[in-house]
Amino acid sequence: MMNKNKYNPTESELEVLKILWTKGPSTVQTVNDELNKSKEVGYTTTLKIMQIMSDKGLVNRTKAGRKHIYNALVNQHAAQKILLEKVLDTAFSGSAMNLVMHALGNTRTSKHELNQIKQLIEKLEREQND
Amino acid sequence: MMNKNKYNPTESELEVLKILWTKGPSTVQTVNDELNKSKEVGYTTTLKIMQIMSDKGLVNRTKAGRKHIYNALVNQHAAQKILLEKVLDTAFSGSAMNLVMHALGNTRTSKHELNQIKQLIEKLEREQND
DNA sequence: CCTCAATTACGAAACTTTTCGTAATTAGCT
DNA sequence: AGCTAATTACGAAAAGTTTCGTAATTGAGG
Repeated sequence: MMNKNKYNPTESELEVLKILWTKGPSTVQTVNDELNKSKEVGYTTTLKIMQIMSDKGLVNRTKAGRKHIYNALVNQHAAQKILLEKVLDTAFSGSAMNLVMHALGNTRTSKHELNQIKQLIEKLEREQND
Repeated sequence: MMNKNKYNPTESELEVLKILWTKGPSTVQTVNDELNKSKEVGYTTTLKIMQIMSDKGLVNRTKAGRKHIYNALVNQHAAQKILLEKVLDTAFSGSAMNLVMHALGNTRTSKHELNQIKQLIEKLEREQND
């Protein structure tokens, strides 16, 4: 029931985190360039957001020459878990099955991947008895 | 890649939608009572949010006596799809498998449900060839 | 048809997020 | 050391969200 999660990254913050997760520690410049591949956003806007994230403890930064190198402090897996729980709770009324069915139904998933999921399911089935 | 989704319900709006989805067309009173089961929120606050949702076209309303009956205009399945896509894109880099593994790994899912998912997977496997 | 309790409308305050202009600082180069 | 381009800091405006007090409206019962 409760939803007392620590992180509540905003939309913009999540976009930045996503970039830091995939590209690793980066400068504002790098992040801004990456953001601009999908939408126009000013350098100082990105800078500000990353500074705020630093204040909030979502990232840390170290000086390297005149630049700052930003690093995600939020673990990607933890964030995935939290975001998933949120969607699960608000949109799918807590039904993981429902969510999984949706996810599989709406995206193309390769046979290999389907097989991996099936193996996980079989493992889960072996581990429980209800 | 693109993310040009029509709906961007806020946190509060999603909570209201969730209630309308499960309880069907409802008055502000009903929704507010329901909200207050999990958090304290004033009547006029709920009213205002629902009025804004009406302005945005997320719900419509019809007069019934002195009350208004609010009805979700956002289809639950459509919303689920959009929210899922968003999480999928931002947190799981688009990998449905990854998301599914997380979802199944972190929640308790009954054997019956696991079986249903397995059947879907087998159906999907039959339908494709890669 | 009058009253009153319930409901809705209005508006504004507090807060957060997003955006960016401009000033200050910094490191690299000559 | 001094200049310049890059970078960061500062601050504030604009937009959106959340909250709620108070006024206006409404319908049901007497």
